[in-house]
Amino acid sequence: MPKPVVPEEKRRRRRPTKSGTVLSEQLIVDTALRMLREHGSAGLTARRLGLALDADPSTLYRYFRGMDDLTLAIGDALIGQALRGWVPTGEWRADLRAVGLRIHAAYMEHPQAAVLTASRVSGRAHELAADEAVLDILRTAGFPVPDAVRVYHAFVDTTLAFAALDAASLALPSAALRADEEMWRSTYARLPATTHPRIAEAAPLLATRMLTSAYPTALDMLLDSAGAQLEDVRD
Amino acid sequence: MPKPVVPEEKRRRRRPTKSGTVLSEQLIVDTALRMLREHGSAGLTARRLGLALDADPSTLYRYFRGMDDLTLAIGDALIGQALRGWVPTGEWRADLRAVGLRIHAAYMEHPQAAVLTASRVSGRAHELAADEAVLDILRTAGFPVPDAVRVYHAFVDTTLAFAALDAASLALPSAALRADEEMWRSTYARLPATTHPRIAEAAPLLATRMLTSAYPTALDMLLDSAGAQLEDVRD
DNA sequence: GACTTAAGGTCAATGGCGTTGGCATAAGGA
DNA sequence: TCCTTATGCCAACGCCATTGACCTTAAGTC
Repeated sequence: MPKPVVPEEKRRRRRPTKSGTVLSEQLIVDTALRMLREHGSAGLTARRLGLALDADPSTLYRYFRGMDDLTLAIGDALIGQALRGWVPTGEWRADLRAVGLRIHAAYMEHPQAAVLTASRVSGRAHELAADEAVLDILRTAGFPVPDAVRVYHAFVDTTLAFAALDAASLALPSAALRADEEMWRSTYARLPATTHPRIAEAAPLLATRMLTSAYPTALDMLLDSAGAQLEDVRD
Repeated sequence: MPKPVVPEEKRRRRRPTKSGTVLSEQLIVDTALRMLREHGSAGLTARRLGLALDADPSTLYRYFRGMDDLTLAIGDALIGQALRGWVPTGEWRADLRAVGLRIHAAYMEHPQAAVLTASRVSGRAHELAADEAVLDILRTAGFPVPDAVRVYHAFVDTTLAFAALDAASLALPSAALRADEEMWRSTYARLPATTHPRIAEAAPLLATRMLTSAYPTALDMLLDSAGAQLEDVRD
């Protein structure tokens, strides 16, 4: 039987650790985010987190059921950060685009955290709020429920998928990242036209474009298609 | 100084292990794939792999520089499998769709392996062949080079991103997977309409749809947009 | 202010992990 | 048949997450 975790809002006794710091879910998540940035996506360990908090590693289990539970909390914090201060304009396409880019950008600011959380469903408050907002944009725009759900699904998963993919690149050890970038200038740019004619003719464009995220392009294409569907619905 | 790894083609002495099995790169990769399927994406460990091969874990370092090197070899095996036997029909949209679905499907057949390798760039033969094929489809369809590169970028990264995302879900420890799936039937389906009206009205549809991959939908929307662009070019 | 209670700390231990250096032995060329 | 060395094994190092037992002290009650 694992020890019960007291929910954050029920906590009363905030006993300081040996060294005087007072713990909280918020402080732990923030510290974890900082550690992920500093030590990489594999650098978040209970031992190191305890060290950074001046607390015993086992103390974390008073706040989270385990490292996985902590991971979900980190992900929800990222989503909350993404939409903090956002207000819809009422123009569905611009709003959807802004939400997507905001979420993607928030993950890019914490790529090491994004790698761990982008594919998880936490069901926590910020995640629910984001989903509600996206569905509301689509329904208000005039999409019937089934179409709204379909576009919502494609939109959300495209955004999260690109967040995970782009984060994985950014989170690579810098040596590996440079090696990947060099790939387009070395391997791809030097392929002979006899064996790989299409890559050869596109090499210069590839070398510049492949270093950036395809998410804005993919998002716009998705919104193009959604817009066309909305036209059909309105007829 | 790490011990040197003898390349596979230079191996001559195939000394059997204590129990008589004769090792090879191929055998190790195949065994690793089987272990990933059986024990999950976190279940591939040097110790277990050694156990499955009836060899000491340290023996693996005679074949790969480390576990990371082994995962790259596994990824290469996956890519080879994805394109084996594919032939284009000449109809650009159908061909692009087929390539995307094939790559996605290959990763889905080995989700635990995919999650380890989907976001790695190899620059190896099979990857180059796939890129050449996609560019060829687009150019032959009539896309000018810059447009072809843009659509190629969105197409390839969308496919890889969804492969990584969907594999990550499929590869979750079964307990976490069930928890994520249950989320749509429990948390989301029970949200009161007062606080989350849009989720509430969509809950039944969400509960069924969110358990499937959005990739086919997203892919079709991307191809819709590409098709519209092609119309513009032709005018 | 003193008493009680249990939340929230600490400590020590368990059984995993990747990786390495030293050593032994048999494969295969001479 | 003999030698060399590739390729296997072993033992050990320092990580890791997690748990159960224990202790301390903040908060609530009177």
